[in-house]
Amino acid sequence: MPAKSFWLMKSEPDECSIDDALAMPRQTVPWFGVRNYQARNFMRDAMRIGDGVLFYHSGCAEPGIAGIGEVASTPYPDATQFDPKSPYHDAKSSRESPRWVLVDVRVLRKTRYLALAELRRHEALADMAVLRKGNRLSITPVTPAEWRYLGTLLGSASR
DNA sequence: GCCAACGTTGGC
DNA sequence: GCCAACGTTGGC
Repeated sequence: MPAKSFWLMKSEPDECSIDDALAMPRQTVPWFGVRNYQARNFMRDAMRIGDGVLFYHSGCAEPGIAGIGEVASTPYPDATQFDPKSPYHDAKSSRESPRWVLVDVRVLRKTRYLALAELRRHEALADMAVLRKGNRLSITPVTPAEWRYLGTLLGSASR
């Protein structure tokens, strides 16, 4: 069995907050709406069930890490791409050959809110992909060292 | 609302 | 294959 990987996944709380995710059956949400190939490829090619996930709130007054979860499914097509009424509709995609896939993410627990501004103050996290200038990727890899360090910051086991 | 960063599109 | 124009992301 390959080693577990770790990911930071951005969600706009207006669309799906950590509380919204916790309110879902089995605290699990399909990570719909990703329309960037690099982020899609992480879900399609690199993620494995059980990988660690930092649930991150973006596009809001105070962005930051809101909880910890895990990858809970293998990749499958994002249904919103086929829905003409969805903002994520993609007319160039087809059911025969879907362009966009997603994974399910299961929230394990809400953490204390670790704001982006605080993340930036930790030297140990200086190389985190999400902190890089101009970063726009909605899914970024987290190194095991960063994951462990964040585990101590968030006051929990960092399994 | 501003704007830097950067991905995508399409003409050539 | 290049690259300018354009659109989007997302922090501030």
